[in-house]
Amino acid sequence: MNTATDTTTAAEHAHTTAWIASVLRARIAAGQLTPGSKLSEQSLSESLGVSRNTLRQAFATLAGESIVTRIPNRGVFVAAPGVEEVREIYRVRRTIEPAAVLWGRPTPAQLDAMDAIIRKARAARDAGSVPEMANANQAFHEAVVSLTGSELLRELMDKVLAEMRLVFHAMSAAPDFHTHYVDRNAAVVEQLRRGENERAAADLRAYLDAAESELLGHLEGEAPNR
Amino acid sequence: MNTATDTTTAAEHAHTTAWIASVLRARIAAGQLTPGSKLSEQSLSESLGVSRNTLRQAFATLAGESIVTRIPNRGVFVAAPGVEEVREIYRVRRTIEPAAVLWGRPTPAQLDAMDAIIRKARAARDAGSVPEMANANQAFHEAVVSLTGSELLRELMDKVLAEMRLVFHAMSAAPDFHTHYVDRNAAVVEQLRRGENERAAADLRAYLDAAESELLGHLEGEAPNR
DNA sequence: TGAGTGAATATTGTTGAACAATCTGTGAAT
DNA sequence: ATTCACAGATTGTTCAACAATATTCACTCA
Repeated sequence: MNTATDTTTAAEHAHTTAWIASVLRARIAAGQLTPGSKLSEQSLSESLGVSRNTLRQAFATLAGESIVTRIPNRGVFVAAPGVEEVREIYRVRRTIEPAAVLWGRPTPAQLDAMDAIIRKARAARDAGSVPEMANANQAFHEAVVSLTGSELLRELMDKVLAEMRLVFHAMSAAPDFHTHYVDRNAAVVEQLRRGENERAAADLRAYLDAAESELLGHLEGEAPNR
Repeated sequence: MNTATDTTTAAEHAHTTAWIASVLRARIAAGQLTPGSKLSEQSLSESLGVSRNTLRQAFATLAGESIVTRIPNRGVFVAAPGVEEVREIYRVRRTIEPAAVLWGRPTPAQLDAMDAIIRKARAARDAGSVPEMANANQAFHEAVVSLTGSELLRELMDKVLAEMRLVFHAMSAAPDFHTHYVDRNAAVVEQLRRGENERAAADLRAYLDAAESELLGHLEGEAPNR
């Protein structure tokens, strides 16, 4: 049950290039390819059994998703988000997410889905499973953005959340970052159910501010440079 | 700038693929390549003087920007936004733009820049220059999104505005769509200057609703199918 | 010893040709 | 007229090569 970004999925050898792109995406998301590491065209094309040309095309796709950075004549590297990138991530989230809860009109089905996500998050917290909690948290924020009904905004949120995962992978020891926020997520849903959209938006903004500060604190302490 | 079709022996080694991508982008934006038209790999690679392989890579980039759609084994076509795409465009704008004015803290410089844009729009309207008005309108909404300080959101807005231009190109006779909205833009800036952010956000949302309705009306009347 | 220099090497960027897979359109047979 | 098959055209992918740029490393000279 991966919630990785799915584009044109399934269909095995439909397009080799899309297949390769998804393989690389999965490996990066799984932390198998650590941020900053170089992706050599020759070795990768050999190990994946594809031409250097199609691999290159897959690189173009991944670069468009900004989970890989391309330096001319130097090669492509797994994106290594730093302090500035984290700030940018939260600039986006602080704009989109509160707007979604402020002006969104949640259907009962959407509210129930969010409640289900909250339950899963609580179960993961009680079980002490950090990856499960990370997944649930990501699902929650995707559900929030889905309130806008916009596919483009959902894609942007996907991109941003993928970058978030890279940030966590870049930190040597990932703390239980999400523990504090499970209940705040639940509070937002409760306010939405009561129709207190303005309150929910304000709380969500404060919540995001706190999360950014905490994350930046960890990041500064762990890896000041690079 | 140059619209020369021949790249005989000039302009090499400046990242051919990016160059080709920008050339195609410019031609599409200029309406030289109309929405729905097919981009043949063979003829384009010949006329542009590049390999079919690098052209293909440029296609991957443009597809990532969704100004071109790729149909497997059929080819790539200039995106032809329809009714559903217009609705999606306004879902995005109705989320991002009001959020930017509601939670943004405009600097005096930003306000002055917006005033300058308004002046340009008024001059264009008085001169009856539709393209100038379109440019000014686009600049205004980019300035609005810039209030968030986010580069990613600005890029998304760019993408959306590029799609808007395709919509206009798809309409046989583009009416003076922007005429009505120059003063409403000015009103938003005025409210921002007075610190009435909530009012500005509400007005902007109503404004976007009206624009969407008008555009959809034109679109239904002009080209009902594909 | 250490810093600067320059050739040797490796990697990326681009090309052209080739072949497989798929789609399109035409014509023949029923 | 409908269906089927076959040839033609276009896209998807691979391979081998070369040009351009980066990196490495040995070497000279203070």
